[in-house]
Amino acid sequence: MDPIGFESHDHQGCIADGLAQVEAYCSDAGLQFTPIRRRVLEILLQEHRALGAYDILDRLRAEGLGSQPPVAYRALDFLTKHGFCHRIERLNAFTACAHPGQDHAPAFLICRGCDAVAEAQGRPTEGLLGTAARDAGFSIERAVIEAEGLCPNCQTGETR
Amino acid sequence: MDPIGFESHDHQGCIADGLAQVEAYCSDAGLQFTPIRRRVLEILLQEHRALGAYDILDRLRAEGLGSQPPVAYRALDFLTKHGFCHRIERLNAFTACAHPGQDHAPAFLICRGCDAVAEAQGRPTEGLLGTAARDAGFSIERAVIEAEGLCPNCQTGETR
DNA sequence: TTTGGGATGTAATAACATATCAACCCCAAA
DNA sequence: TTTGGGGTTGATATGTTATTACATCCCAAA
Repeated sequence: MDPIGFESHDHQGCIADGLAQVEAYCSDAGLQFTPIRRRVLEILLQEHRALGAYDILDRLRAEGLGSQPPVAYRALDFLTKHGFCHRIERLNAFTACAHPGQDHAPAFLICRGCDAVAEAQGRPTEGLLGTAARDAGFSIERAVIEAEGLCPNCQTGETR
Repeated sequence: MDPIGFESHDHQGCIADGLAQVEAYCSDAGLQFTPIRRRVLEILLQEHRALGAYDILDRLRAEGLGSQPPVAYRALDFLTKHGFCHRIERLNAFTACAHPGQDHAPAFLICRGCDAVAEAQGRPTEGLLGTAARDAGFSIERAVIEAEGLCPNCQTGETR
């Protein structure tokens, strides 16, 4: 699985790997990787793009796995809290983590053409932001870094 | 007015200056700086922190300047579009611009203690994010950069 | 067997945002 | 002077995202 996610790849394998990694992690950490949580992660891995909570809820509902918003939000909270998926603030949506189990500070490249989301590494305390924060005496605890633009595929044949 | 906004400062002057700058800009550019738009900007400048659209709407309503959501959202759209205020994605809220009229790529430092927001300069195409984007063939058009943490005032006597 | 924590079921509501159409004002072209 | 268009505002309704609150279930430890 490539860290930058716009290339074509073995998607079935990528889904299976992602699930297996999280399963192993939960098993080690004594976390309950329940059917709902598993299915939500699987949906996110399958789509390989950011989905809204209600998109996910619609699918769960169709499968009889839950029909009310808290069902989706609880699963997403669990996945987010443990780093198995990330919330994309700009989109009010969620995407599967490309590096589950690793402690990391993600940054995102969001394609406005196809809604694909690639995950890159952030380093909030480096660079201009870190310098500005230090100058101001501000201590950064978390950073949202989300770039919007066009992925390679959508740049060719750009119409908008 | 300091670019990093946690220091105490001449707040009355900062409000007056902000309004005057935007007034002049609109006058030059042939934009209508109407009473509602002016008042919304003034509210944001007064608060010096991010406010939700409904917070602003409540105040407009109390003053008889409009009572329905579109009134607030239209004014905020106008201010945002012309760079007089910024939307903070992480908070679904808005804050007055610290550098109105200048073309800039803002980054924000958001204090979770007092909700103050300071504006720093972003450079999305530099640093790690830019490198990752170039490597992936991704063209960045806009970047959301929002750091959360504690401002100097809230670090002393931190309770949470 | 009871008790307590974590997970889920369900209803209701809060919070954030937009679509649509009518009314109004100003100004400039006919 | 009238007419028409652009831009702004008024108002109703609705769409979308997220949370609160409380009931229930299951399982394992005491």
